[in-house]
Amino acid sequence: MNRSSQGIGHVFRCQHCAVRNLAVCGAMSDQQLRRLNEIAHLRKYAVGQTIMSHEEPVTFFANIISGAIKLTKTTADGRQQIVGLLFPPDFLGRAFRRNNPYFAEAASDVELCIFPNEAFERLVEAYPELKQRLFERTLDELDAARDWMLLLGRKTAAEKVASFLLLLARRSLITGCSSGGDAVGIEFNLSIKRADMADYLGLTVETVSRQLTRLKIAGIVKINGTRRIKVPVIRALADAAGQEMSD
Amino acid sequence: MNRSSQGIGHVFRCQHCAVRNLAVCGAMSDQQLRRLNEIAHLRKYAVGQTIMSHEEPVTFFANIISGAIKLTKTTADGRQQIVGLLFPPDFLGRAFRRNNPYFAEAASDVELCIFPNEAFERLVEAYPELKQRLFERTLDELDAARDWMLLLGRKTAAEKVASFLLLLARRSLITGCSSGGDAVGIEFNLSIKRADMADYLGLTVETVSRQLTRLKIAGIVKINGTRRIKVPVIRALADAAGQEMSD
DNA sequence: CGACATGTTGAACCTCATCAACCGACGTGG
DNA sequence: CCACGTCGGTTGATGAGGTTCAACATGTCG
Repeated sequence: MNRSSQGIGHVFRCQHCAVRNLAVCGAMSDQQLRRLNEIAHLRKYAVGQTIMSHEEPVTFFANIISGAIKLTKTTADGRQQIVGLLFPPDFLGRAFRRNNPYFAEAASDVELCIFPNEAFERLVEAYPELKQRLFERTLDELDAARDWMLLLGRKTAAEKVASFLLLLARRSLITGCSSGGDAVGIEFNLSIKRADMADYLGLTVETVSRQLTRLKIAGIVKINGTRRIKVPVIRALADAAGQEMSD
Repeated sequence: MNRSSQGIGHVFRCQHCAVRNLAVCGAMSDQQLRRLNEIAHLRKYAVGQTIMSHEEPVTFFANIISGAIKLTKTTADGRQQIVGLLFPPDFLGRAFRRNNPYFAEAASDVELCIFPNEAFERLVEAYPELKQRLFERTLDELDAARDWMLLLGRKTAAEKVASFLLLLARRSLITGCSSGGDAVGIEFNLSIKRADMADYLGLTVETVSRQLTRLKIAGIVKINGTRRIKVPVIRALADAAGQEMSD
């Protein structure tokens, strides 16, 4: 089965939601949360599945419960760029926009908390706090996009890869409870494949792979298998992300 | 004199403002416009002047009346990327954000319609339409930033320069009353210098210059002096930019 | 185990950055 | 008025960083 869908209701309560206080729902009262709960349902997508497409109308908004979603844009001749990479507790959807210029695909297996269009938009109009929260999310996304513009336009391949790992490392500190301070270092999973990293960084898979081994050889990261990353000293990674690496 | 400042009041009325119905003010009633008018004043900046900096708190919002403003980010070792290029009737400022991670500089001589922080934010809270308008602006900026990510990450130098000219060409159709249909072609001024184009496109000035002459030789654009551009056939420029017209 | 996707490594090539010289426009001071 | 420096822009020569193409290695899942 590729896609599963289930109501939330008794099965799932926002109060127990893993991403509740980080997500857009964070600002809402219990009363409002109950309303939100009523219109929501869970849905799973397998890696590679299309979640939204610019070719068909978007019918829902969603909170990401687990997994990663990539938003992409593509040139006429097929070159692809990831313009947004969404992790829990990010929000998927464009309030106040009928069109959707992006293509959203599951970059890993994904669980979403789905809100159907009309019902959600009624809630947005009813609850200014929710609207405000969406606004702030959009501002965050804008800041992130502009950070990435600096990376895409001006950073070297080595800096790009380091920056991406740094992004994941920092993110893992926020989302998962941190396993300790700087002493232990940070460990996390690369939830996406090399090809996606390349599309996010404006590189090729080969270059990504080479830069990863360079970082490994330099001792800045340890790589277990292909997906498990450990960063002993965040500071070293941050240096590699910001300026030219000394060979 | 580097900076001039004057009240608006009798001198300047929103009703006569060149950018009024395109700007954020467009959604507002006469009554609301009067309130906005009361808190606004004009200010001019010469090319090269700093308008906002991440080093000092931002004290105002502004509509751009004329000229161009570049928002930039810079790496530790001085590489610069323009992450936003603002023309009339764009809006400058970050509602609901105390910090300002960008550096805003006049890319040409600029006229701004300034709204002091507190007064403007009171109006935003009082007039939901205004807040809504700001939200939509932010969504537009996000879309623009993501378009640019595709350009920065995946387009060739030739496509980048063509895309930029196309952007200006389309913009000139919206802002200035178009001088005619496709028959005549489009003519406009490059309001910024080559170095700024390079910083916007993630290139060097030399590459920008070379690609411009390539476009000139190919007959896709005519260049008069260094700043005056004429595009006989938009379609040809769009092809060179590597995108379909419809978008 | 076999098959297919994912990831790594090597070698040749090419686009674009770098360095340098030059041009024209402009403003300033002698 | 011209000499001079500065700034913006163009053009040329050269080389490095990253892509491309190809082969191989490692997973991963039936």
